[in-house]
Amino acid sequence: MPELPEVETIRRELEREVVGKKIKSVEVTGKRSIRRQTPAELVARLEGAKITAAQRKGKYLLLPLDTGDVLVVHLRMSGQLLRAVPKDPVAKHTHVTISFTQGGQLRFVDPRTFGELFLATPDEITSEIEELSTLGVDPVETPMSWVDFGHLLRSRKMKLKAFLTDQTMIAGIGNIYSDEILFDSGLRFDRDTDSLTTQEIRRLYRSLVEILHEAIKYGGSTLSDEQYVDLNGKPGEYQQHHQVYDREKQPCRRCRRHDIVKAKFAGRSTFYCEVCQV
DNA sequence: CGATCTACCTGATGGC
DNA sequence: TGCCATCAGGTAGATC
Repeated sequence: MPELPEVETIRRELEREVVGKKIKSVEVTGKRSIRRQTPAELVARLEGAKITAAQRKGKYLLLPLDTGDVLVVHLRMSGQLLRAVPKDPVAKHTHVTISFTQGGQLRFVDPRTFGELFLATPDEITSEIEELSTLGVDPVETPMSWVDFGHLLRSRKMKLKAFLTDQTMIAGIGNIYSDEILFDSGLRFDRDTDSLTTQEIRRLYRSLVEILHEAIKYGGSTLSDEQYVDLNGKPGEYQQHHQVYDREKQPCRRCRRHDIVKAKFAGRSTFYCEVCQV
């Protein structure tokens, strides 16, 4: 499922593939993907516009246009952005097709239809749209010192996994990477944020940054359902490096003595090693 | 305030 | 084989 590393992988490809291109036409075939304006309004505001940059904040993709609008894309769980040419067969669940005057298309495919596209002005993004304006710091885009991270961590008492996946605290971490970060730092998901020693805070922050960068290096994680693929339909490779996620009953790669345990936390699967994480 | 649950949705999988 | 239940996960909103 797309979290920060997957979205960043797509962002880098968008930077190469669509920045500088002019939108010739837009076709909206699945109405659930356009929720914040009418499809007709979105199409009207997109056609003729040129994409000037490809940015990311947390799990949001931001494509500023030369019209002053920003095309915002959130893939949620199963959304995909795919590069295509008009003659390519149309995949099931293709909801939006953007065609460029220079040739080529960008298609939005989303089986579970949780993902969305919408247009917003920079002002709306920074002050009006709740989820975007309250988004926390993006740890890859805007690195902070571990001391600042510690202040943030102690600012509210909550369980570590809830903290890591809270988008208003840190933007971009979801279920997979929170488990991997916690394993790497040797901390349990249910530790309280106010219980960490200085050394543990440092370790957690170092793991957080390292795991995200490693995952980006390998193009993100594609699980067995193959929901995440990049712009060219290619899966990521970081799942081969997962230490705990989706490894229930398999031996821990660090201690080699205990099997990875699967638990439920806040309604989500949580994987960890009972020996290596304290 | 925090913690937990549910809705949203489709496709894959497992049990009987 | 076929049918039904369950699970997956990001986020908002409801509830305790």
